[in-house]
Amino acid sequence: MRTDPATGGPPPTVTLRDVAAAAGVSKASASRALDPASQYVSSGMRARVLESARRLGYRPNTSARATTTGATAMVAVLVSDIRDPYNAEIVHGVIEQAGRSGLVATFAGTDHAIDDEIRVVRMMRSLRPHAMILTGARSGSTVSRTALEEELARYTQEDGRVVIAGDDELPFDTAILSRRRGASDLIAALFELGYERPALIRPEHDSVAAREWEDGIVDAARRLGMRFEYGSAVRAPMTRDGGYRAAEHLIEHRPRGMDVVIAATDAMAIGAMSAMRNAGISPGTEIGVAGFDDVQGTEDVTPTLTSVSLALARVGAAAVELALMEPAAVRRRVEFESRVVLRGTTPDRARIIR
Amino acid sequence: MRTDPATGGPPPTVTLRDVAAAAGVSKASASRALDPASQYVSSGMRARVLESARRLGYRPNTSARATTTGATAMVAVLVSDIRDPYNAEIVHGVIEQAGRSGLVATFAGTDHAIDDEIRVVRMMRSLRPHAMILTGARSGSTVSRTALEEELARYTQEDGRVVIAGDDELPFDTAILSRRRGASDLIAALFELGYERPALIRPEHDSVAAREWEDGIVDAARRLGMRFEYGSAVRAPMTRDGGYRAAEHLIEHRPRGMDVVIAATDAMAIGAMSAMRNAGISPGTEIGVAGFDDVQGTEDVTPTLTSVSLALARVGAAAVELALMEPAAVRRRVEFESRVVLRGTTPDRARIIR
DNA sequence: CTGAAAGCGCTTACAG
DNA sequence: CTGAAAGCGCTTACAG
Repeated sequence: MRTDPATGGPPPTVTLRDVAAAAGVSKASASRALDPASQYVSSGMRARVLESARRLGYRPNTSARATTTGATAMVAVLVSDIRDPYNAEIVHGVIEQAGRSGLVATFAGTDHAIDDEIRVVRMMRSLRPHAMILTGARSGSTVSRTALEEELARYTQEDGRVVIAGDDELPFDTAILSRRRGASDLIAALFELGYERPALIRPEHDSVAAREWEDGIVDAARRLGMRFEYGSAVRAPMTRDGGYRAAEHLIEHRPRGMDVVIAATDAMAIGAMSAMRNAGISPGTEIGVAGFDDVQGTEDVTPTLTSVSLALARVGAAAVELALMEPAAVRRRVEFESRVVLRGTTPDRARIIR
Repeated sequence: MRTDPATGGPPPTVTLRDVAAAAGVSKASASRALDPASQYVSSGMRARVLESARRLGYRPNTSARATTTGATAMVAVLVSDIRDPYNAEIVHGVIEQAGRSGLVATFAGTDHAIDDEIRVVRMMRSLRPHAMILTGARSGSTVSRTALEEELARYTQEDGRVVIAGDDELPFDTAILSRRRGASDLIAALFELGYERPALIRPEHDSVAAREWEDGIVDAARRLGMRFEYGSAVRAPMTRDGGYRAAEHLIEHRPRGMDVVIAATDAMAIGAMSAMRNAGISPGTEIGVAGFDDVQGTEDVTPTLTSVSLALARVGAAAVELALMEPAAVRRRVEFESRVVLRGTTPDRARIIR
């Protein structure tokens, strides 16, 4: 421990012992008085202890409390990239709900890689948090995936709770979005507007989220009799630039009759719009565009971008709530609705043609 | 402590004692063997201990370690709103640098309000982190501001380190951006392109960051002989919608000769562009637009938005580095350069006029 | 180089 | 209702 440069003594951290002494009671009583849940405390003593604590600026030492009780009132969030607005929105929901539940939230970046995630889980275990929440897509080998599951299982054996937020790839309690339903609703809405020949910009890497989106799109399209022409589905990285390049490809190879480009994320859709414009094609007027997620930015591109709005913050909050529930024998799954938001990039076809 | 439902015994958390027993050494020796910095350990024993730890899946209990050593290898970040890309970028820099330095990063939201921030500082003190990093603008009364400074001072007296990232409002070590210089450079670049009558969209609330930006703009403009017409400066909330409404106002009252609108943030500038478009004015071609910060989105609006790029992630990283330095008698200040990025919203005036 | 012992700040049966 | 004591898992002088 460092010493106080001023006095040469120890730094003036106020401990429970100080509060107890100031209030003229034992440490045990002070501890109980400070615990709102504790029953057997005379109200007079509680008042005196609380007053002493306030006056001295006492803050309980969470670490000491945790070494006594075995766990920290903390939820650890593993997030692939905080700069992604999709993740930021979920994380925001986590922070809010954690605050309401008296937990602090800790974060670590995992950079989308499972191997990184394993490393982070291991590190986080040291903090003995009540729960770990995993969010953001991950990629890695099957071996890595198994190792991650093992590492998480180990943590649950230590009484830790694991919750997955936003996707559905791991066998733990999950708060998730109905992407499939949202994607189907999007297709139905586009069909209603007169679109008939969609092209798809799909995520390069396979994931449950990507599959849900695609299944929703394809099922609804089939049901409604829409056709996918040859070459109308392109794979690309899930970024703005990925969408840009995919759209370039679509423009060059123009699948027959293509009247709308549907991307798996807004970022990809926004990139696709830029690519169209640079190729002299006016997004919306000539070819429709739709994204997914409805994160910030959809309202600021020109024309505004049609998308599917997800209750991302609510997913984050629900993840915390799941983490606070007693572990159950069966896996829990909470699913949130999505909502199609039609904007400028998908005008009514009928009005454009005549 | 809960019990293991399977065995009825305690949950199988592996402790140092288990590792020591497995390796056939004392807890003290095991502890030293596990500490890479510890010198006096025979390499044979170290190897055996490390092997036992690995085999048992041992994770040191950070809380226990912290109650012994007095602090947690953790840096607490107080961020106003994680969904703001500006903050997200700084936070990303913090996470990365913290990881490199063997610290974990903890976050709490403060919702822009000083009173909230005080509450959060108090809560965070419980965790005994090595440092607290404050980022994001804050608003509140002078009384609140003083209370916040007191709360932070209390924390530094407990050997905590306080660092401010991205602004310069509080008397602690600071990692900051040269907004003033960036704003001046922007004006110089616009002058070079032939712009002469700027209008300003300024933040509604006063802050050092806002002042720096404004000083940089006004000083350079004056030096270069540019004029500010009556009514050419409008105050607005620092959001997309704030920029939208400010631009509406400017369009309605059109200050004489206005040829470029300069907003204090990209979000405001992007809102202003939408307002222009909705008023039938083509941003860039008719009236130039420039933002500040160069966060994601500047490349995706039409035309692309001229802005000033800030080394936000580096500011976050620098904040962690400052936090790791020994406290000094004088306040430290690290300042990062900014860079003007000219894009589609500020074409060469000369080419447009003829 | 190694181990026994004390101590970090807290909580919680246990006994009044 | 209250207090003395044990104990959480770790680290670190101290003494070999």
